[in-house]
Amino acid sequence: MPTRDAAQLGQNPAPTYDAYLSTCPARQLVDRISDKWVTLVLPALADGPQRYSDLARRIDGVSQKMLTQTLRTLERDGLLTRHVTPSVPVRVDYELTPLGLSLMPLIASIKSWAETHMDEVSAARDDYDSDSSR
Amino acid sequence: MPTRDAAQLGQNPAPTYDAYLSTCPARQLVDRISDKWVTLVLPALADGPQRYSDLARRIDGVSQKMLTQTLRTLERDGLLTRHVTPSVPVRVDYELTPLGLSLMPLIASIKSWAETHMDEVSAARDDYDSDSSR
DNA sequence: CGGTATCCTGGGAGATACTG
DNA sequence: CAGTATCTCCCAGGATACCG
Repeated sequence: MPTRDAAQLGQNPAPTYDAYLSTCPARQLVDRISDKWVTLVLPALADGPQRYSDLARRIDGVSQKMLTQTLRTLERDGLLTRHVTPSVPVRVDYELTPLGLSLMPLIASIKSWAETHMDEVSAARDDYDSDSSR
Repeated sequence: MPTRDAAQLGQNPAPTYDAYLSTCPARQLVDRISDKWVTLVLPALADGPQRYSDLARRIDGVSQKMLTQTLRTLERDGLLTRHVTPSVPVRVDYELTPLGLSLMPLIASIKSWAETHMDEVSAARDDYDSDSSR
């Protein structure tokens, strides 16, 4: 059967791609999405389309360059779309595609984990740093 | 310890930390774990303790420096432990802590997503690049 | 408003050599 | 085997200025 039965399972068997291999395209994709700004941009689009300025304001400290660059890359990879409203001044909205929507919750869980377990990580760092026998 | 009622829900309410804020410690933590090598190292430890050389072999293309650096950081953050067996030659095993074990599946899902959706991303890129009106 | 274009610098990261 | 130490280079990414 040529249909993908495995797709119904949460855990897919080894596909044609393997990120452990340095030459595999998936390795480069892992590199792209395992990115600080991606981890902030995707969850920021969870509640529907957002204007460029909204994203810039929400994601504190991001430079225009990095925000634009990140959005362009995500657009090229098919994770979000860019809608330009030719008003004056111009208005640009970004929205997750179905593909982006499939990745977003996974990324959001990482961000959420960081926020939830920050205290434990801090404690571990203090513990590590205070051990003189290291 | 204070009782965490919100912990039972999959979606926690805004905690004390907010990665959207550039000054928040969670922002820095997001930066640390949204990392190419972390995304490969954590899933590599999913099946129990692994030797340094096993990790190096499995994660194709990683340099000694980056592997060691990544492992040290993860150890300091309390995500894994380092066990030294003083044999000759020395043997070092790395193992996920409960904290690391709580993050690992989330990271593994990102890696898995990259492998599963590589074709769609490739198609999107071709589509984007072939659009001359861009 | 939502971008480019350009310059510039820190440090991320590979290569290499050495060691307990 | 599992690292550390050093050197070096490259480019990610911030700052700044300008534009449709």
